Amino acid sequence: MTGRRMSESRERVLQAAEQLFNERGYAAVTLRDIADALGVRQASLYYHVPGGKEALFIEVCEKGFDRHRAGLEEAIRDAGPEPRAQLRGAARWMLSQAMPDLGRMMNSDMPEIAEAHAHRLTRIAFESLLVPIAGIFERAPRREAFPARQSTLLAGAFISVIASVRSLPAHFNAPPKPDMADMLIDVFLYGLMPRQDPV
Amino acid sequence: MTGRRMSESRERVLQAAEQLFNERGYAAVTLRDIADALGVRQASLYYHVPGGKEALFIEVCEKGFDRHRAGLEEAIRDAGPEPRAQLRGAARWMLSQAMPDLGRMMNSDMPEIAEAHAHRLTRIAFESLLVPIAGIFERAPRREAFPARQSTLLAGAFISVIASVRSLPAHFNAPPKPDMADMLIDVFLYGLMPRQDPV
DNA sequence: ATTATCTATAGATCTATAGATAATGC
DNA sequence: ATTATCTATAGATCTATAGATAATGC
Repeated sequence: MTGRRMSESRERVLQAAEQLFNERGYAAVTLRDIADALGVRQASLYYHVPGGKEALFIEVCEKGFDRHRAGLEEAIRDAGPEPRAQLRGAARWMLSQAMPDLGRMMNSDMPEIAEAHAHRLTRIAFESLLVPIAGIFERAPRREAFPARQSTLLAGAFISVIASVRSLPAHFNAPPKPDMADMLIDVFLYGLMPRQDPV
Repeated sequence: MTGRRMSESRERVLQAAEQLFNERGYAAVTLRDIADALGVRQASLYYHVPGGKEALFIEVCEKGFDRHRAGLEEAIRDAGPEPRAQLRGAARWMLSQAMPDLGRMMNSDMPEIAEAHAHRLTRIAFESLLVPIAGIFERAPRREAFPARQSTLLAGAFISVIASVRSLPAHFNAPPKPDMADMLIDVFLYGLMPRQDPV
């Protein structure tokens, strides 16, 4: 059934749409932008995606989140038991992929689509991105200073930080991104300050 | 001159625009949205902002960045010499304000406006948000493990983290935000892991 | 006279639909 | 016959302009 609907050209439409939606968000991307990226007329998209722009966006998001969940879980599993290695694996995955900007998605994209779909996508985003990464923090040893269950918040912060590694340097400076991610992971785990400084 | 152009109703237009642009971004906000928020007709906005949507956005961003620079510098100055207090002050300021999402602004909003303006706003964003916060990291003692000049990157990461404190919990869970910011600041400074773990 | 709104509308852009056309696979 | 495009266009929405209207301040 999935095989049935999925011609190669349809796949290309989804890929171009994913790239553009992830880059600029739902409202800023027109169907014409997607068609232009494919060298095709805007109306031709409707052959592959009869549901139109909103349905295209939703399908692209759902497939993307599924892929990210699988990719993150695999990257974390393959990294072994160390939290640092697991975070590095997760960061490598995120930097290798066209990732949605969670903040923009929640604040800008979700209000543009039907509420029921927005709720569902929000839930999937939570389960696909935040849950796997929160797991790393849950399994990691913690300094007693931190009250237990903040893993989801930590996961959100971590994802934001990696997203900033992706987007900010492009406009400001430009060292290699995996190195920056690794450094920020060490900040997360070991802190910036010298050891003798107690909290 | 500034006094001349600035009636109270014009100020209200700028405020409504700032709120909406910060919340949803340039493309997702229409002039009608802004007019509706003010209980006014869309065309009436042009009396106060003859330059139209793009000029309105640019003015709102410029004024916002000026205010943020002043607010951040004051918050940091008033916080005394401790990096932790300075970061908390900066976080308090950011959470008290309608702040632009830097990632969305760079990736979504900037491509929508004329290139010259985009470059200028990018520069102002850098100087108003990243520079003051990078200063905190520059003045803070550092573990020898971290190679010197990453202050700008750290500032970008910090801003993203505080932005995630603002936006993510609204859609997922909901402890008080200043507490979450304080906890994440301690993660930044002292790390999550127990002391005995060397980097 | 100036200030601050309004109505009406032109022009551009965007989503979506209808129907034609060409190529491919039986 | 099916697949994948195209042209043409309707309808909606959005930005922006023109000109009318009402209220306020001299």
